[in-house]
Amino acid sequence: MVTIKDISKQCDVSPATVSKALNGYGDVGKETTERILRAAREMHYMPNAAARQLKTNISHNIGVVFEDETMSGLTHEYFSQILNSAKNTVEALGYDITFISQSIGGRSFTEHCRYRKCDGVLIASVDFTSPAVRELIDSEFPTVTIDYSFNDHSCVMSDNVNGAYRLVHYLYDKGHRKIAFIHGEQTSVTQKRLSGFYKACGELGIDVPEEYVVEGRFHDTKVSAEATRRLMELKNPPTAIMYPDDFSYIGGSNQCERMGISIPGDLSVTGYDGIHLSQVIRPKLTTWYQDAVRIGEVSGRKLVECIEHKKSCIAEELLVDGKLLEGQTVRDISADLQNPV
Amino acid sequence: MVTIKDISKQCDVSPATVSKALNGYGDVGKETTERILRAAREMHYMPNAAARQLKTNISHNIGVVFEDETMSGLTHEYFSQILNSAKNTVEALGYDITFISQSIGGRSFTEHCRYRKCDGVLIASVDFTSPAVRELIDSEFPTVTIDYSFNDHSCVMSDNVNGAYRLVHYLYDKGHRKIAFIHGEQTSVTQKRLSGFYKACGELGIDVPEEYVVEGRFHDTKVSAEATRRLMELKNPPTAIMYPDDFSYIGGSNQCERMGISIPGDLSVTGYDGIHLSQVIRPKLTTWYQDAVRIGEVSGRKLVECIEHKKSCIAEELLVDGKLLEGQTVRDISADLQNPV
DNA sequence: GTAAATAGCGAAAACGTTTTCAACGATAAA
DNA sequence: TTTATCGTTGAAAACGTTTTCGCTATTTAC
Repeated sequence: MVTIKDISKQCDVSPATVSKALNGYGDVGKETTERILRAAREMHYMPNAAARQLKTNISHNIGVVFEDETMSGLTHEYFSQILNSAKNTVEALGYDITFISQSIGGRSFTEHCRYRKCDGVLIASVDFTSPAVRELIDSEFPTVTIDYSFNDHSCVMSDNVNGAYRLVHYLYDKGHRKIAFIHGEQTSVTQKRLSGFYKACGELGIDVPEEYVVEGRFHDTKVSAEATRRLMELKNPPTAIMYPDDFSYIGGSNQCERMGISIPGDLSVTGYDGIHLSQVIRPKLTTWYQDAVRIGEVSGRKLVECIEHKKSCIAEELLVDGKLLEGQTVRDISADLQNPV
Repeated sequence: MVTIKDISKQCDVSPATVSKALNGYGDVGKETTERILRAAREMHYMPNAAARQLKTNISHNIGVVFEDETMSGLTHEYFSQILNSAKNTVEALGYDITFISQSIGGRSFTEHCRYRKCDGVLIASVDFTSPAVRELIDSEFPTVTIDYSFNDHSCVMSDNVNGAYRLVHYLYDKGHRKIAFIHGEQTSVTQKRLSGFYKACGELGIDVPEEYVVEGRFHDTKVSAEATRRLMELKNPPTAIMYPDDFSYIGGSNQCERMGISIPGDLSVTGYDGIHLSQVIRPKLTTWYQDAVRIGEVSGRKLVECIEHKKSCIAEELLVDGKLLEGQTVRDISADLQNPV
C-alpha cells in the first residue's frame, strides 16, 4: 500500500506538505501541489481511512439502524428504497454506510456506534419506543429518524396527515360517503393518518361510525383479510376501505374474492405506499405514493448537515410530499347518490 | 472516551499489559487479568476500532457490493433477505458490513474496499461481467459471490439446475407435456435453470418445441406479459408456463386475464423464488423456494472462513437446497391424457 | 533603507492500539 | 551454589495520518 511517506519521498518534500496538498490547505505552493497530486494519482495513492480517523476522530461513516428481528426492515420495499436512496445521497457527500445492530454480546446500538465511531446515525424501521433506541437518541451522536419524531431531534416523514386526508377527499369526490379505515399499529404514523382521516371527514361532513375505524397491522395480509371480513359483514357495510399499506390490500382483496365481493364493482379500496407491486397488479391499485427516494435523500442530507455543522444545525421535522396514484380500485358512484339503494 | 491508558492507570499496570489481558494473551497473571477486565467493564471501555485497525491491518469489516443503478438489488426481496441474513451471520462472528459502491469520483469497487480496508467482500446482485467486478475478483480481497461463479473463487448458489428440474417433474406428474419456459436474461443462473429444464424434459421424453423456450427478463412484468401473449397465441400453445421469478408471474397473470385465460383452469403456471408475496396472493403460486436465509448464512460463513484462514480455505461452489412450494396454480390434467382434445 | 507581513515548507507530536523484546524475580534443575 | 527455565510485566516502536508551530526567504509597507 502506498502511503503519504512514499509520495513525500518521490516528490522530495515532507509528509506534512503532502498531507496539506492532498487536503487542499492554501498553505502550499502551486507548483508543489500539482507535483504532489500528480504523483499521488500515478502511484494510485489511497488514504488510509483508519489512520485518518484515528487522528481526526472523523470516520466518514454513517450508521444505519434497521429492524433486526422480524427482518421486516430490509425486506420492506418502502424502507429498502429509503435506505438505498439515503445511501446514494451520503455516498455522494463522502460518507459510507455501516449497519448498526445490537449484537448478541449485549452491545447496544450506542456502543456499536461508538466502536465504529459513526459520525451520525440514521434510524429507521425499528421499535422507537425501546430503551436501546432511547439511549441512542440521548447519546452524543447526531441522529435523524424516519417516520418517528423525537423532541429536539431531526426527523423525516412523509406527510401522513395529508396522505390520509387526500385519500378521503378523493373517495368523497367519487361519491363515497361510507368510508372505512383499516389502520396500522398505534404508532405516530398511524396517528397522523388518523388525524388526516378525521379532519377530512369532518370537513366534508362525513359521518364515521365507530366500527368503520379498525386497527390492523402494517404489512399483514391475514389481519387485513380478517378486518375486511368484519367490515363487510356489518349491517351497514362501507362502500370504500382504506388499507394501511399496499401489501395489506392483498389480504383484503383475497377476502373479497372469498366473499364474492368485486373490486371495484361492489367495494372501492385504496392502499398506501405506492410500491412497485401496487402498479403491476390488476386491477391497478389506487394508492398514496410515499416518495421513498426523496425521503432517503432528505434524511441523508439532513444528517450530513447535522454532522458537519453540529452547531448551526437545528432540529426540525421535515415533511416529504407524496401523491395520489390513481388506479382502478375506486369506482365512481356519484351517480348513485341521487337515487340510493 | 476511555482508553487503554486510562485503564492502565486505574489498575497500576502498563498499557501493554492491559492490551494483552483484554485480548486474552496467556501472557498475563490471573489476578491481574481479572482486575483489568473488571475495570474495563466498570469504566465502559470500548476499543478504538480505528487504532486497532491501523495497527493490525484488520478492520473486522466486510464490504458488500450491491447493484446501484437500477436499485434492483436492495428492492428485490430475494436479495434483501440474503443480505439481511448474511449481515446477521457475520455480525455474530464479529464483523460489520459496509456498502461498497463505485462512487461518482470514479472510485472503483476495489479502491473503495482498499480505502475502507475491508477484510473481505460479498458480491451479489450486480453485473458480474463488468470490468469493475472483474478487477475486484482479481484483487487481493477474499471474495464470495452469490449466484455467479468465477474460477478459483468461492460462490454460493441456490441449486438452480435442481430447481428447474424439479418443477418440470412436478408439472409432468400433474399430466403436463407441453411445458413452456420463460427464462431470465442470459446469466449463469439462467443457464443452469435451462440445463435443469432440458435435462428433465429429456429424461421424461417431453418434446420441447423451440418456441416454447423464450428469453424474458427477471422481475419484469411487462416482458413476461408479452412473452405470455406470444406463447398463448401459438397454434399449439403450452398447457403450462414456468416463469423466471414470482414477480414476473404477475405480468403473466394479468395477460391471461386480458386474454380470458383462467389460471389454473386453462393454463398452469409456476414461479421461482418463493417470496412472501407469492404465498399471499390468490391463487397461491406454485413456485420453487430459494432459501435466501440459508444462502446468506452460508456465504457469510464462507467469507469469514476465507478471511480468517486465507491459506487453508479452498475455493468452492456451495449449493443451497430449495424446495417446491405447492400452491394452486397448477392443475392436474393427467385425467385428460387418456382422451386428449 | 528597515521593519513587518506573508508565503512556503518541515519537524515533531499526537491519535489509541498491538507486539516485540528485554528484564525481572522466582522457581526448578543440576 | 550455580545455572537454566518459567511466568509476569513494561518500555518502546510502529501503524499512517493531521496539525501546530516555527523557520526561512520573500514580498510589502513605510
